[in-house]
Amino acid sequence: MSPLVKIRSERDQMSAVERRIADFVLENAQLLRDYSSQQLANALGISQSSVVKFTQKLGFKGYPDLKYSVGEAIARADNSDAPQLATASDGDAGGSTLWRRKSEAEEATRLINPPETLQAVAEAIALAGRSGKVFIIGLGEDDIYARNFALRLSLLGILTVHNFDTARMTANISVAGAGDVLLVFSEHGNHPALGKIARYFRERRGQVITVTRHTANPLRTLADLALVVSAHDELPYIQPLLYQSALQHLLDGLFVQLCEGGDDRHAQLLANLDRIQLMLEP
Amino acid sequence: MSPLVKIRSERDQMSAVERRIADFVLENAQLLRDYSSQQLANALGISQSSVVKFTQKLGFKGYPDLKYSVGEAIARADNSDAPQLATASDGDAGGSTLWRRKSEAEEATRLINPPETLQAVAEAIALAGRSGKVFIIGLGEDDIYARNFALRLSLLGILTVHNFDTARMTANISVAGAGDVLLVFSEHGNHPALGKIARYFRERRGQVITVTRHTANPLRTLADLALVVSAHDELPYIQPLLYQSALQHLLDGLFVQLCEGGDDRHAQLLANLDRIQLMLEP
DNA sequence: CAACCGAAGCATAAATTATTGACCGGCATT
DNA sequence: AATGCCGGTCAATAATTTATGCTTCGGTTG
Repeated sequence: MSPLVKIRSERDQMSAVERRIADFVLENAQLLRDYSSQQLANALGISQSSVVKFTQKLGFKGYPDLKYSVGEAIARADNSDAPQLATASDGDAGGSTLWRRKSEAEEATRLINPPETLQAVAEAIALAGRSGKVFIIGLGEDDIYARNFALRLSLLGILTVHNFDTARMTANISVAGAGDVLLVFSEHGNHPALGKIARYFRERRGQVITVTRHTANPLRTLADLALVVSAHDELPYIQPLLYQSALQHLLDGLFVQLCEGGDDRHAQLLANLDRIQLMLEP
Repeated sequence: MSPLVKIRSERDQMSAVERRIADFVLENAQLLRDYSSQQLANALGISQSSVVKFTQKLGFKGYPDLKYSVGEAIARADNSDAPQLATASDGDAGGSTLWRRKSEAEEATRLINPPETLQAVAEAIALAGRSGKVFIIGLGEDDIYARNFALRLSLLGILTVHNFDTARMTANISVAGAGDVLLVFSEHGNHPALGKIARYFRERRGQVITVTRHTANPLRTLADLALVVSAHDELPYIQPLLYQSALQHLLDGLFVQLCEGGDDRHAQLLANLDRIQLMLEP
């Protein structure tokens, strides 16, 4: 039970001095943090031993114990009241706001991608990893995330072909077949060349997975499986940050799912991580 | 700020004994309630004074202050995590946990980089953007973020030279001079070639900014300004995700600061964004 | 190799907390 | 009304806990 509730409930059966202590604690609980039993006694003009006896009567081990408990109680209470206040009066200009916006974008993105889809994508990639190839492409800023994800898949022992120009990718794809997977990253999903590549890949009976904004876009209509990202902001220099965070988060989730998908991919990953560690820190 | 997050974030630059204290506190935070500094010391087989000094180094008034703060943190966590546990078990297995871990890493990273440093870095880059060049290098996975940041600086109209191999970068740097800035990305900060480049750059009177893990590492000692990243997880496939999230968050914050730094960089950015938009969606 | 720096422990001072015993006033019993 | 009991309070002090000064030791720098 909260120490404050307990104090209040017993207040009526207390002696005069005890009641004064009780009142002080109830009204200035937050000050208690910086008060020793002696200081509290001074503040009330009573003896320190009275304070200690007071705490013991209430069932606490002693003064520090009461103090600690009151601290917990305040923390619990502050926790449900203060956040609204804190976010409203956030002095810390951009940093914390940015953080909140990113969280929102990430959460929104998590919500619009059904677990089944994620599961299906993970399985498709895993399958391609066992018996085929994974092709990955992204242009411009999208390339950065394509590159990153490609690297991670490689670490899992999945054969990955990464390109950042359409010509090479077209050439590479000519060896694709059933059981292979193409991952296309395109924020707006309306780059004609990517559309052509996706179509070509489908003709060769490969599975197309797109990662785009959550809009109706040409690329997405070509997909066997479509992952989507949600991120919006009025400020033009903020929006890309949100998009990238949300995208990254989506990919992170996918990656974790792959890692935890059993198999011996886990072991493979560890081995690869170790090997890389050695390479980078000679 | 949560004392536990703070402890975790500084864990890396602690001595052996301090790290043992940190680990104990992180893992047995609830037990702390019944431990005096002496008991804690006994439990770890170290001296009581080490415990007290540990708390003071972290910025607490003393051991009781730490204890009280940890108590608050636990109370807060118990209060909002229990409800979250319910949401976590509604199907979305790993996603929500991952999200929380990422948030923690981002928060810890925000805490260990003083606003002054961030400000100074932003100004250094802005200055170099007006009258000099910004060199950026990162190897392996670090390259991904180096590349991303380089792209963003370009959008702001800042002349940026990005490389992902040491040979080219060395060559490029030979034209560097005072007023230029070198940004080095290196998670562990102990790649000899990067150290050489940084030293060489300093000789040419340029300003070196490093971005590394929050550890004592050779590269960091060469920096005029050092940004640091905190991210930890036992799972080897999670930790990189956290590192990258935290790093990205740090860079996002920096970028926003640059965007909001006045000047006409803002206008420049808008123009560039438009132009790129046209290029990518013909 | 000397000088230095920081980390850790020991011893001890300082502080905080808990207990003891004395005193006082109210109140019931004689 | 006197006596004895009892809860409450406090000052003094014991016990515990925390903080600090000093020393040593291992590693680093010049």
